[in-house]
Amino acid sequence: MTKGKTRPTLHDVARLAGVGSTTVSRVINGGEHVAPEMLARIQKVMSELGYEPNQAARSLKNARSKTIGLIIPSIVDPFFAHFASVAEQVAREEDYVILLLTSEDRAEREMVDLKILERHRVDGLLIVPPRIGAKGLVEQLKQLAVPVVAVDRPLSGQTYSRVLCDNFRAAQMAMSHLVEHGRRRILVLGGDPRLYTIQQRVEGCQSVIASAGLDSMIEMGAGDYETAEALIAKRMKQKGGLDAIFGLYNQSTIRSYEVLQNRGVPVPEQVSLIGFDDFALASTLRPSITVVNQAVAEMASTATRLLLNHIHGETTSAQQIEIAANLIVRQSCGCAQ
Amino acid sequence: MTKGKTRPTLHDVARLAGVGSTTVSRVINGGEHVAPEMLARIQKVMSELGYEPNQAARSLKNARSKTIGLIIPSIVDPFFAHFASVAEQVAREEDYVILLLTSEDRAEREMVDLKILERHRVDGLLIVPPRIGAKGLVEQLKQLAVPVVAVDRPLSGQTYSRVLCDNFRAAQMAMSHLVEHGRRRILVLGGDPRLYTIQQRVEGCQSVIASAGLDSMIEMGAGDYETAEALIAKRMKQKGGLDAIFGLYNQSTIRSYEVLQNRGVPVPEQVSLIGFDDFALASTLRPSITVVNQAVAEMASTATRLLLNHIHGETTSAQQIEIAANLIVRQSCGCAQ
DNA sequence: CTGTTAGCGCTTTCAT
DNA sequence: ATGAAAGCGCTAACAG
Repeated sequence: MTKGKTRPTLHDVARLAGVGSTTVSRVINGGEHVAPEMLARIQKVMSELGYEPNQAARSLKNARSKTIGLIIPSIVDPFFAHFASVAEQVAREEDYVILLLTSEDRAEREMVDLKILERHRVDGLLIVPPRIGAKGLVEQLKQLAVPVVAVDRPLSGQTYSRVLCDNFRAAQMAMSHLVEHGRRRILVLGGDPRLYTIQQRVEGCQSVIASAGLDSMIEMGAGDYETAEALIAKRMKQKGGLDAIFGLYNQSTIRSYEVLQNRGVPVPEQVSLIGFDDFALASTLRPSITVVNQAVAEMASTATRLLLNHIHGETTSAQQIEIAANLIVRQSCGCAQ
Repeated sequence: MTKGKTRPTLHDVARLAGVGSTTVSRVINGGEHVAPEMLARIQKVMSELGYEPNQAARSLKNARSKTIGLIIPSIVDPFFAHFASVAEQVAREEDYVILLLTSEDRAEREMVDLKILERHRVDGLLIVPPRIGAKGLVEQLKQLAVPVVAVDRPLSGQTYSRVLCDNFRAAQMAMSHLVEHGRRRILVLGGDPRLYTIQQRVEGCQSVIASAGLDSMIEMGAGDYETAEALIAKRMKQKGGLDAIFGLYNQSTIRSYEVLQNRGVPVPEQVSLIGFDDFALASTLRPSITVVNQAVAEMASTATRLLLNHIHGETTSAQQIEIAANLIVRQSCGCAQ
């Protein structure tokens, strides 16, 4: 393990260049008010020495760590992975680095995460809060004392900026689309009812159910095959049966798809299917799956830029931004054959 | 944006507790050699103040940032996402935090990434190197002067530890399995031939082809549908046709699956299919896909622990670890119906 | 345009 | 068992 001797410091550079440390400091901070030849000389010494400023020292002095914390439930979930990816790109444009912490949607974990970020004195925080009303969380956030942007799900109160998907409209969009296909027996399936996103989606569904005068068929929590199977079977046996399914999140969509396939139900001829959230193989499956697609990249860049603005003091009031979703029409809804 | 006043320092704690700063320092470092009552008193003050030590100051003093860098091609790729997830878990067990940087497999990006990590004085680095021979990279790594563990693909030379999948054997395993099913016209499909992993897999295939006396049918780069379609069509038209496909990476497996499906080729009756790397819907597709599964979690925890050992000076020589893959048997190979 | 100097918050001898 | 003081590498007045 290559153990270099101690790394060169700013003073080393100064000494070798025969100048004061202030001048070197000026150079690494943009080189204002430094004579051109001097600048060149110093830069030469810096690269010869392989000098890189010590961020710890700068943080201590500037009270800015050039890091932002990112707390997400899981990095394995494609939605959050995509989010993290874009956030990282945007952050690095301004020389910020991401401290990644996953919470697994567990409050205790999140508490620990926050302590860690506190110690590292992150300049700001992007967080996907677990539950809505998390009391202790907001407390601790206050203590963190840095700008915070809540993503995907809001934090209670209007203290913090939030960047959300317009789940309500997105759900309406999907339901309306099914209605336009003449579907009236639409099973809305799945999701953790404690999640804000799911609640919003359900409300969106209900609004369409009400205005179109449909029978309300909403079932929660169909993440595993057996549950989905049971729920779908139950509804199919009812009088009137079923002519469409709207999966409220990836897992329920995929499970529904499997169930329909295994029961030999022709999709979309007999039952239409639309899912919430795009996923890698949605276009590969036969029939391909029509989905409501959240603009993840836009959410991520918006949230990150907003956070950076807060950090720079350019935006001081809490913003509330909703990003619209769009429908990706494929075969399972009945549009194509 | 909750703007707290400046955060309490160790001195604040000391003053309020009426003790010297050394004692407080002892407390946050485990509380050795501190009288029990004193310890309790100080801890009380700390929690009242909401004190958290400033990592920047500690880094400066200890020459340890408690951060490790993670450079991966992309966090959106499920394989790397899973890797990052496990690495984060393991790192946090020892109070280390992950600085996440994505390289997109571009060498320039990687150079910049390294400079960033240098500034932040990471204590160690987990890296998935882009190309094998990357000259400048190794140079810069030397300058980083911290322990490095290469993952998934090796770095040239034996300076750095590496944790790899045993791609050679894994490929052999898949090929042998197909041979056991009586398949002899096996198309090996896809992948970037410049990648170490792909090269190893190809060699594994070749060894089985040679020992089993099969016709060699190896085609590179089938990440898009059209290419896969063309390559498969070509082989099917040849005399002898095709009785199996081994996809060397996710994309080529999925594309092959699509092509077979669209051409109405019965899988596995006429053509068997095995893929390299498991993926989310491999078990959902009909037929479900048999795959060679890399032990990502094991690779990640092994690599991270090894890195931590290097950091702690417990392991000083470069290790070379290969982790075995396993076959997940599903329907597409012909085992089940 | 350039240098001197005093800390930022913490750890660490070395005394006591 | 506890404290005083020096210094980690950098920046920001303030002089010159």
